[in-house]
Amino acid sequence: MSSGNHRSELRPARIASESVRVAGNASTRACPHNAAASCSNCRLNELCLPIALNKTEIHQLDEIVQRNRPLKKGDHLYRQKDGFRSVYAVRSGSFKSYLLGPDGHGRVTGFFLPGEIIGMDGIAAKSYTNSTVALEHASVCEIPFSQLEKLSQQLPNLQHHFFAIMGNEIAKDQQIHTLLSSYSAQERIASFLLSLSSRYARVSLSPDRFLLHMTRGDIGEYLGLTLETVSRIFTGLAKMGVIAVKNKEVSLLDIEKLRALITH
Amino acid sequence: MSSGNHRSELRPARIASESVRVAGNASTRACPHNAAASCSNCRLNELCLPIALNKTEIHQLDEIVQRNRPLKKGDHLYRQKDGFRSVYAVRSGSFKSYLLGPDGHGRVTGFFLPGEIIGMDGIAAKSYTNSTVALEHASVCEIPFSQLEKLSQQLPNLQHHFFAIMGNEIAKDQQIHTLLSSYSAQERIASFLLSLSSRYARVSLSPDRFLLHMTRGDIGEYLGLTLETVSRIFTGLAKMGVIAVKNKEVSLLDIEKLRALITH
DNA sequence: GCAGCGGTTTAATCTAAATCAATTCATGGG
DNA sequence: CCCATGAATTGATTTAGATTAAACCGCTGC
Repeated sequence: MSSGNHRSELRPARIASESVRVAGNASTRACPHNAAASCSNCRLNELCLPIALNKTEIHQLDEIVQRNRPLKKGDHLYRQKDGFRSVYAVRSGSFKSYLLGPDGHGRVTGFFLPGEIIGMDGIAAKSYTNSTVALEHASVCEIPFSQLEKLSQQLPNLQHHFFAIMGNEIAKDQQIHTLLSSYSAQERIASFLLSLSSRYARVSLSPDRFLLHMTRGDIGEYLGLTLETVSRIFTGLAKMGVIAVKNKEVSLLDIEKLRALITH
Repeated sequence: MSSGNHRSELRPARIASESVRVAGNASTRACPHNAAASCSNCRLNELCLPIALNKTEIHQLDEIVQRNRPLKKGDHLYRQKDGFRSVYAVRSGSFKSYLLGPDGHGRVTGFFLPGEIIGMDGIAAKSYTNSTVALEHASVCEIPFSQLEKLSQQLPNLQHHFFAIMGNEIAKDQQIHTLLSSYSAQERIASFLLSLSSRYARVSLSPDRFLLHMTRGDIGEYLGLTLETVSRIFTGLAKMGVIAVKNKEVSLLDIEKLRALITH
């Protein structure tokens, strides 16, 4: 497996860069040293757990959140069968979740961007059902689940919001079920790109120009296609003029046309 | 917020002819529908919501559960875009959830058997993302979600258990993601039959002989196959001697061999 | 600077399952 | 009881995407 090992500091991506914003943010804010050491001044707080919480409540959440765990590309957040203890909020960078089949052939079950919650698959079985690995330099907030439960007992808003987050995950998984059971290869790729686009938009990153930190093979496993097909569809869409691809960087040149490709 | 059409209390599917007496004609068989007036003596209480609750707590849950809502085959529990108000526990019978694509081509997103919870996809958006219809005579317990939330505030066990139920749904959806993205047609059918088998076993029904209340087309939509392929695989498995199929009835003749077909 | 190696692209075949087509079967209403 | 209609089976053909193969980038580490 690609256990990343040390490599030289990965320069922040020029496109859709996290670090730039976070740094800028911190320097312009009152809180001097620990940039966003609290949920209150985290730029993701409008879409992460703190949403719908008031100042006092956010403070209580702050107490249980273990912040800023940095991961290098290839570092695992957890592995399949590890005991479930926490869910994680992505602060920066991106992750993929995957399973290893007995045949060694991996299967990607999800990608995670900043502001998204990882690890809810482990709640029921009390151990994670998949492994999750950083696709680039990344950091997370760890939220010990038992404490989240305790706090949810005290804060109805938090309980409500976490139910909503899980419900959203369920609804999203059903959309993917539909995609996998009835979309063509081109429709799958188009949907995938549009999904990334709106998720980047959600965290105020460019929705029409971003890096694919995962490989073509990862995308293929996620969408039920081979890496060759993914590559072919990319070049096909590029020839149609709806996207441009340069290595890991994608530009969505005509989002409307991209949407129109999904007849479903 | 679905556009302001008056909350159509679940109405019978228009395909179904006018409601012929609600209670009457099921009396030919011993009818499970009104067996238990309380969660305490419901035969499903070990796998439904009451699990992990004590007597007093179950009593409190009883107070909010609206029991014994009977549905005929083809009746809808709710429809896509209906305002979300409740989740439902299946008491008897079975259901399918589905979406209608713009092309009219339906897509089945799930099947539900007794003891299973329906409707969690609506929690986040506050409206259901799919429609759910009874596949046979069936009954459910309706659990108004706002009251479930309130009660979860008072009963940590209930909160914990509902988190677990949702987490389980997420984990199951990921398994299906894997199935759809990497299993062959035969492997999908084998998995599907084994899944039904263990879910029937869970509620003490025969795990090796049961009825498929859904059509071959439903199964196909759910598994990302055409109905012809579903039919062909059924006859193929029958010729191999691992199952026997007679119309809607399936017998699993060799569960081990069936498992072995799933090399993944 | 160069070698080595993932990762990617492109092209030529192959194949599993879709599509098209025709019967047969089952069920429920009149 | 029979007919109509939807569901299921079976077969012939087509096709989207897999597989196989080979060459090509673009890193990164030496």
